[in-house]
Amino acid sequence: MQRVKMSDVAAAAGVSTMTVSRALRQDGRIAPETRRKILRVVRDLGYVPDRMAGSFSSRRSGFVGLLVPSLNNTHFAETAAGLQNALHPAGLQMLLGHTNYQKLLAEQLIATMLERRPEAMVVTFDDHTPRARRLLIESGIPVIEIWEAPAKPIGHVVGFSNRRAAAAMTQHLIDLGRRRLAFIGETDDHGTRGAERRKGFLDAVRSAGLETHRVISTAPPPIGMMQGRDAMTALLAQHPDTDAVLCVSDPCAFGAISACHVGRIDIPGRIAIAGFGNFEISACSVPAISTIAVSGIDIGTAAGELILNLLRGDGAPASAKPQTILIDAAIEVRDSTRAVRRMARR
Amino acid sequence: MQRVKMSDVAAAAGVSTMTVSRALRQDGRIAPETRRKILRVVRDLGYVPDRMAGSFSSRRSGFVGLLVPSLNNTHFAETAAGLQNALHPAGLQMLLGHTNYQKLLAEQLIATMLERRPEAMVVTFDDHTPRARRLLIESGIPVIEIWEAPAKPIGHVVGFSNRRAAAAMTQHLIDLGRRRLAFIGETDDHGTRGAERRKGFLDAVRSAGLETHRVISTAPPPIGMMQGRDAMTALLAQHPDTDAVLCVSDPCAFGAISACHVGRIDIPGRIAIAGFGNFEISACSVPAISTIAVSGIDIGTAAGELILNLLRGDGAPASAKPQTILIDAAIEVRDSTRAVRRMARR
DNA sequence: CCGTTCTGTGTTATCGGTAACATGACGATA
DNA sequence: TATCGTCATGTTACCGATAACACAGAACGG
Repeated sequence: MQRVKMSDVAAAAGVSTMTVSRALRQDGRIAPETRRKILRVVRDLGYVPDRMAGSFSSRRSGFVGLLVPSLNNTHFAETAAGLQNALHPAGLQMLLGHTNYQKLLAEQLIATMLERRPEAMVVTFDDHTPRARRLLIESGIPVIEIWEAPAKPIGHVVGFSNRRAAAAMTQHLIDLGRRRLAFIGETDDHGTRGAERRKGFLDAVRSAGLETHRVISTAPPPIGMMQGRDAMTALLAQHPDTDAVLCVSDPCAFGAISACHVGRIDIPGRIAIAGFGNFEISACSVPAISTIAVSGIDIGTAAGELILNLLRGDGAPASAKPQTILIDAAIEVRDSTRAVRRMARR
Repeated sequence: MQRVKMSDVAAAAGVSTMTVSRALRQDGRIAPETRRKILRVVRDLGYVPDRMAGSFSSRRSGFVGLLVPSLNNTHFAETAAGLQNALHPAGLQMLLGHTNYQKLLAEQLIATMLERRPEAMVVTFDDHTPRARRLLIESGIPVIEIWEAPAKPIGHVVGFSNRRAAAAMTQHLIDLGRRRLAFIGETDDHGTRGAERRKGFLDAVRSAGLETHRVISTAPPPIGMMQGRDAMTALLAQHPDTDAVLCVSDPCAFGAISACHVGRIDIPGRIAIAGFGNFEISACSVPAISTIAVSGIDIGTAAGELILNLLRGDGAPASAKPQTILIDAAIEVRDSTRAVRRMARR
């Protein structure tokens, strides 16, 4: 099956390939009638342009790389969706990679993506390997870190301070009158968002002069509902007097709540539980889970729009001074941390 | 910033570009010493091959396209993960697109992807537009439909019968002694997996001679927990005597359960509830939700391996006769549909 | 010892578009 | 009418790699 190529279209339409090329890219400067004729031939022949060749020739790949730890996480799925939504109308395509939270795989994926000469790279904040960082910097394209506003960013940033957000939520628990606070998070999370959240928890607990030893690290990321449930069970065994828990994510918090259901522990009566991320489950759980609302869509969209701006202002986009776009991360108080009205047992 | 190209490496190593090309692709036939020297130069110069040019020249893009309705759905996220895991070691990259359940966007994305000359396309079963189908067929590359085994497949298939699976689960509810069965699903779902599941429900209900009017169609896909909750509330109002509900997905079933929690309705005592898909929530919910277990990872992996086989046996892969790989979809019985032991109220 | 095969490497010709410049026809202007 | 600018289109020269073939020297067999 021999593919139709542009020169076939040109021949059939009785014009040069250049005219076809221009007609297909609404490059102005084409007689309307010529364009119509060409488009008709394109349709009749079923011509599908070879973007590979086009990108090669124009030295514009039309790709943007996106690297996330996992797709099976609403946050990153939404980010990818938001990014695609922003890029697609501009004719840019997304190259997606997921690292499974493995730094070496991340490095490989970055290298592989760069071989496609993307016009920008979007990477989730993480403790990247030195080579990964070097590859990104030396690529000469805009690099955008997302989901955290790091102290030493590689380039541009679209994110927020996980640490401050977690501290604010912890303060909310303290304001509720709770004094024996716990944190449920991950092991092996150096340089990740989860670690920042734990730091934020400790910040708030320390500055309130409370105990800091109720920190459970349950498993390497990603941790989900089951890990949350197990961690809560462990927490109840080790520190039965705990009266509030901040979980590293909503699914984890939901698991913690379900452990409490099983153990017939009143929430928020005896223990207040908060999550992070405003996942669907947090609104639909009974009780509904207080959380930090961050929109993955917004992050993806903002990253996409930043890229479009950087590429439009074509004066050496890479050298444009790094921008930091802060995304809103607000506390959403729900029943799992409401001041107790009814049923203040024990 | 002038990018290092292969000829720079060749010059620095004192060989021809062809030798560099071969060295980088372990193409055999290179003196070990020459290869070492070249690899050293590559490292020193920070050379990143231009795969765009390479693909162009070799007429092998190294891409596989994947089209899913949504990423924010564990099933498809896992599928993408499984596919990437299978393809990455073989040097293939995934081009991902999500359609937001819009057929026209799907068509556009297919057209856009085909411009990159992917070596295979993986598309989620759906009621694709005629042009989309035509584009896929005329592309001349292997096309794999996933997540359903359709009556008239486009090409290869990696899936299962949603209809039969849903019928089996419905039969399970009937075997439990339930007689007033309801289904909660989507509107506007023509030609989708959700519609197949509803058909399966109706198949089983009809052949048991039971009533078929308790079918709630709540909203266009995707429906989630909130829609499940609302639909259950509506169902309880319209048909308060319902004694079993099959939901189109687990999140939907969880929402239904939470509506019952609020209404203090015993599950499974008064109403048995089943979901579909074995999402994380189904195992962690209280009560745990009976479901159909299908592994998105398996589907993605199987599709990836099928592609690798088709591409390896390079004897005109497209013309190889279409294969259908059936994926396991088994009933997983949990507490939400267990025979009632205690608390048989009313 | 010479023909043959094998190994490692080089040469040449693209792959299918697009950038940059060139060109001819035509209308406006002085 | 001569000059110029504009518009629509054509020509030429690549983009950076690889396929296909060519070729010299070493290894090998009889």
